[in-house]
Amino acid sequence: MSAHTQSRFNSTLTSQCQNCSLSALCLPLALADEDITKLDQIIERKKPLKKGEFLFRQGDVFDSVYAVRSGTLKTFNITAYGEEQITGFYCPSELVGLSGIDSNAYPVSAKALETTTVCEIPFSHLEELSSQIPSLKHQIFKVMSRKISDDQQMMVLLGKKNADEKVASFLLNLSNRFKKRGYSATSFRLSMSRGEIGNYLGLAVETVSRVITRFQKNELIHVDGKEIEIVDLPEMQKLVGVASDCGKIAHI
Amino acid sequence: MSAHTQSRFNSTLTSQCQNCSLSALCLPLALADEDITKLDQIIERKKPLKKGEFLFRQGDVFDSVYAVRSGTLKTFNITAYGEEQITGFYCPSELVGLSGIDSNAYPVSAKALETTTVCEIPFSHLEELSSQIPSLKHQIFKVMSRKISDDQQMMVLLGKKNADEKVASFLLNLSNRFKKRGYSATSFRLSMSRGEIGNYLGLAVETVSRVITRFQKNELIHVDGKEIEIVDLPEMQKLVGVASDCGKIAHI
DNA sequence: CGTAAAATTGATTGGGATCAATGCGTGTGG
DNA sequence: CCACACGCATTGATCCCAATCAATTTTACG
Repeated sequence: MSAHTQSRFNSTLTSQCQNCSLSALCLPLALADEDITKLDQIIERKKPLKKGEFLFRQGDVFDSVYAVRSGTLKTFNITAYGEEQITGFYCPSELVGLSGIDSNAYPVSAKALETTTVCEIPFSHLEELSSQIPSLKHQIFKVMSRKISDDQQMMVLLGKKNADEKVASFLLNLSNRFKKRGYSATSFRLSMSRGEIGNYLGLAVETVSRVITRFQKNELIHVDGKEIEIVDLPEMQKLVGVASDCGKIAHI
Repeated sequence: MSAHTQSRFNSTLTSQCQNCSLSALCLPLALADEDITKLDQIIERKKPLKKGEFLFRQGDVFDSVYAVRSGTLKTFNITAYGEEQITGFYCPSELVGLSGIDSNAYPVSAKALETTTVCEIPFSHLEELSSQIPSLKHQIFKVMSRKISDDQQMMVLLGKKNADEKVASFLLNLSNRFKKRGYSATSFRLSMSRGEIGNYLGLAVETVSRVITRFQKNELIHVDGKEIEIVDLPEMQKLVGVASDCGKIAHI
């Protein structure tokens, strides 16, 4: 194995994969201690990004994937006319940048929605290491495969769901992600604006606002600015998926 | 390397990766001959699927990815109420099944739109082999990465584009795929029905039909049932992407 | 052929976009 | 500390694109 990466930023940062609370999530491995150490050695902890700063830009040469440690990122395309199209939000433990492998350039930009820290994982090192640790390679396949099936769910949402279902799906999706990393599934803060939610879901800002207001009136959620509390989780879950189709489908 | 797979169906099928015209596409490798031979040995050529037959079903245990050799497949989800949601169409040289790695089960069903032949690539063998051939591993990463960025383009299409742009994007996407495998980019046959196109694009059948009719009237394409000829490729390309936003954006 | 599925075409409706105005919170400089 | 401005969010009014409903026509197939 090649030498310890000299340029690491974390001489003062104590964090390491061994004692990182996210390690079971970002690459959920059953690795031997020595393997974790190897993995740990290729990872660089970067200086925090402030709100609005870029992690990488569309077109940049691909060299690393990044695991979010704290904060939130969004990824987006810029169309030929400068319009922004958000393709994803990334919470702690989630990997961003995987779509850059194919073309050797990032096909999207990644920007911090709030102060955000990431672990940089140089891909060439990761790939090399994955040759030595078959379970690591399998995990990378799994993470990418998961991303593909998640994105396909998103395609279903965009193609088939109405505004209520889109917003409900979005909130429940966030809820599940917070829950998985040990936070409350019913009470959390939205780090993105209504405009960004609308952009992501294919809805106008006004529609997002109206749906959220209506959900609150119907006592499905409680909202205070960016703070969200899901009051009636079962009803929200019923709303997601096929709710609006029940009538149509029932008579088939 | 482990033994030659005994259960192969291709004792009578002459096709092998070495002389398969698609080999440069399905896993575009620069492999040494002996590596190609190894890859060839794990691949099983399956009996052709007839129209309407399943390659695998949503929920089946994941064991293989498949390269389409001839014909076309669609993948789709079935919602809780039995509604079908098409998530992709697969032409020759394309790999299907990659989304099953994560959960060890296929999250979608795959069905033949016409008589279709595939190469079955048992994933455990592929993974094992990829440990021995780093460039193979890299290619698998690339194929998955490509799928992720393609799906994200599809998300943009579904979320932001109007009916004209969706249909034009769809036709140009097919055009590019045919071109890549050496067929005409301007003249081809749609193996899917209007209904399936609409399902995939998040449009009603009637809308698909109307858009296609209008494109024909405007001499962008010529249509005869399932036969499509793209007459004005530049105009179609202009239509895709941001065409309808030009006015809105221009005055910013 | 004859029948069913697929495709087309027309009429009407409706969900969400757009336009417009106002409210709210936050940071900034006088 | 307040006044102001600016971005973000909400709310209302109107409009339009595509869905839906409905009726044929065309194609595929046993």
